[in-house]
Amino acid sequence: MGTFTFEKHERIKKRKDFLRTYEDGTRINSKHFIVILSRNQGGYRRLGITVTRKTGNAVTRNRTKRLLREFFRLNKETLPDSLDIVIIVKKGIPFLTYKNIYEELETLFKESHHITE
RNA sequence: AGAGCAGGCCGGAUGAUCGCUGGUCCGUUAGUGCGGAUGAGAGGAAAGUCCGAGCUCCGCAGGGCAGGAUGGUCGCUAACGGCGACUGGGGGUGACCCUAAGGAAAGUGCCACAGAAAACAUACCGCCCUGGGGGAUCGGCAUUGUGCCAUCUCCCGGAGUAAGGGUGAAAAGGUGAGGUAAGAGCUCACCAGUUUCCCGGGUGACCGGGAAAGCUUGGUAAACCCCAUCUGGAGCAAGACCAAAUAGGAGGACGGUGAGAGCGGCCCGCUCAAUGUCCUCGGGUAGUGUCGCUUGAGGCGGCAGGCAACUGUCGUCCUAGAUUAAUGAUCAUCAUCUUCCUGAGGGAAACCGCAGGAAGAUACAGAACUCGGCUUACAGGUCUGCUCUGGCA
RNA sequence: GCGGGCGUAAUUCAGAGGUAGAAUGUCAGCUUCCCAAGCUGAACGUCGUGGGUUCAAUUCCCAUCGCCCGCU
Repeated sequence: MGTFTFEKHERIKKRKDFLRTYEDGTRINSKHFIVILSRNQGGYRRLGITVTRKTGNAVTRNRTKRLLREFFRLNKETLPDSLDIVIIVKKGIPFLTYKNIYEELETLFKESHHITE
């Protein structure tokens, strides 16, 4: 298994899982995102992304999701095990590049370390 | 050279690294799965969901009314509200563009304000003729008073007329002549229109020519409506399938009734069927399960027919199938455009093209059952044909 | 994917072919020692955008933009 992969069992898919994360998780706000962190029993780090219609048109929504997945794929080793991460994209997001997202989320997760420990 | 019209095409490229979703093959495994190899992976609009179809279910998809849609003609098409060609009308110097373009002499409604009147002119002012009454005149005649006549004028009434009348978006054919008390298509000439008929051309819309009727009839149907044609409803969230265990259940047959349902607004027609008995089968709201799900009115090229839309035929190609929803990220090189700087050059100047460098930008937008159209969005590039204006030879 | 609805003053809504209105709010004046309340007056509008029908369109028709709601 490669280090920078993004497999199916690493995704949050079911509506139930999303709702449980909203209930139990810790919320962190940033300029463009709301990140919710929650412990799970699976032994995996899992990622779920929520992008509503208010964020933009289909191209903007797809691009935002791809960039967030890319960040998870390249940086998941630095995160703790058995963690569910849900990222909600706020509305009115501008056209972002990977660098913008990397910088924003990097500082966000550094600050969050003491919360999850 | 400038300005413009119509139509078509493209809509970033290459490489490296790290990933994502299917297909095929191989290995492994009881199987799920796991590993490896290989090849595939967004658009001209994939969008809006405005039309039309295929497909599926509603037993059948039947008739009539209602409702809805369309509206020049002929053709193309599986079909269409689409497309092509043509006709009429409007716009433009022109290339060309726009056009819901049937019926207002079937009926109903509406036409504010202004105006006599907005549609049955029974019509106000005015004009003309006339009956009755009053007043005036250095007026005329007769004359004691006064009366009669003429002219002007005021009031009340009758008849004729539609020439003229501030208006208004729109005013009851226009101009001229005759005619008359005054006038009027009342009559005539020319012009405009309407209806009917005839001849010629065209499949047809319609076009060209001629004759007759004084026929002159306001606008609005994207107001109701009439006429012609089409139209059952829902939609892949349609719909179908699935191992094991138990109850609720499901299906079939018989009997039974006409409430109720299919049925979407109504009627007809058709069908099912409450409850009961017997027999047979076992599964639902499961698992965000499998199928439907991508080969199709398919694309490309040649030839033939047709003005064209399009059709026929031959060859060739297979080209996304996700379901928290794949098709991406980073780096490098190049391409295109814009701005700025530098250099040599042309020019009186504005400026023009050439070479080099820097910075920035590269649109609109993401398949979700599939096609045919329409509409809308779009950085920039490119090709073809045509028109007008100016200059030079 | 499918279906339905709404855009009018700063706000909430009327108006359905003929000069665009109501309530609340805003501003000014009167009243009061001052404020509130009350009274009087004023300002406020591309009728979401573009085109068409009509003499005339917020209203009718077509296209388009934005917003809201419902259906596994």
